Amino acid sequence: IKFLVFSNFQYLLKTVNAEAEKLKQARDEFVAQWGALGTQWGINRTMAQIHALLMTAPQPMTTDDVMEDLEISRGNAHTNLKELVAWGLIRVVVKKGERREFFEAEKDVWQIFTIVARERKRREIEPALAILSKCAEESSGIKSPEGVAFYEQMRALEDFVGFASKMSDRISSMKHGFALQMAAKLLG
Amino acid sequence: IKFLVFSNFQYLLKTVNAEAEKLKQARDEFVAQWGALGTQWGINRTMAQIHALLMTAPQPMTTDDVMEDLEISRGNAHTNLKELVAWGLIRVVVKKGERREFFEAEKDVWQIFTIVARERKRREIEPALAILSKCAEESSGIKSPEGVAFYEQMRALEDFVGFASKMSDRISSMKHGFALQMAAKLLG
DNA sequence: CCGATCTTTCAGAAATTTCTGAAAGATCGG
DNA sequence: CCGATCTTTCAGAAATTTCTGAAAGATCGG
Repeated sequence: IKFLVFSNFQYLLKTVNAEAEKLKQARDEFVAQWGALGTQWGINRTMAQIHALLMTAPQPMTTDDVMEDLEISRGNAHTNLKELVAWGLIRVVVKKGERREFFEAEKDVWQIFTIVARERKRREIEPALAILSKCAEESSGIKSPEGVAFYEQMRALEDFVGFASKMSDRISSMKHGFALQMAAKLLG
Repeated sequence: IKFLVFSNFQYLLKTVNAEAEKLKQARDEFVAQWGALGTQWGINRTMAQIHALLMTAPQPMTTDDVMEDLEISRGNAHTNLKELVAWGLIRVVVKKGERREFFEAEKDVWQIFTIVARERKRREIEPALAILSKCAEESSGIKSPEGVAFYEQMRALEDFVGFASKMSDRISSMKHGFALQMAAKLLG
């Protein structure tokens, strides 16, 4: 009986280790791939990787943890952590009895979505609107057919982008549940 | 009387020239700024500039026209024109009696939007979904609390991204008018 | 105030992306 | 088939972005 218990215990240990290994692999893959994807999104690779790492971290992590895990320099880790904090995708956590800062990711998908939507709007929609309305204004008095066509093209773009901007605000300000309901209607 | 007519004619010429000048300036600004914006969108500057140029061109343009206007090399112009054609944002136009290819932009804002949405989905949403479902699957059997948390996080992200993907399809496949109607409801 | 520990900054290096210009390839009329 | 004209490709250059590692700065307990 002693032997059996021992053997079972060993088996359990093995299983646990194998599972831990599998999890580590899956997580590493997620971090690496998410980082690669970041470049497509116009976000830098490291920033996306850190975000992925923290989103799947069971505990808040320090700058050194991140450095070690992703094998990146302190400067790089620091800059991107702060950038993520600025976006609002991660938070600084202070632990009592600890001098170091810990970082923790926002894990709620709806929150993540609204943050990314807000940031994209700021970087992509708003500057576009500014350009369009300026160009529309500058060309508004021109009488030649080309001038009128240009003015109208600017206006059409401006209207559309402005409209997209409003939509984005509306959707972002919804509660998760409501957005889903809305969508169900739209998809149903 | 002769003098007056002549004088009026001169005045008219001046006005027309001044207007043409103003239009040229507005258009140049649009092209330059739109290009700068392109980088934010993860599209290269030249591609965005060419698109802006063609969107505001009264006539289809040749590769040489584009080269001259934007002061870029033939290779650069060619590559980006073809890329825009691949996206579907511009079309090749053949003129009878002309060997050269002319390019013409899609000017309908709703069309532009659906094309960009489709491309973004392909580059941003679909790879994300692939990663998420792979990682979810790989971690589905793991029993440890960390494993379960990881699996659930992957699933939550997968569901959300999948949902966004479906929404994007739905909206893109709407007719312009219907989308507007829909939006009016949402915004009203 | 001092040393220890942690955070921040930034000049130059490395990596990545984009562009040039020339050469090769395609297609046309004659 | 030939020369003229236009398109395509691509190696290396240039521009841009990202990263490193070290130095400077901040904050704490004692």
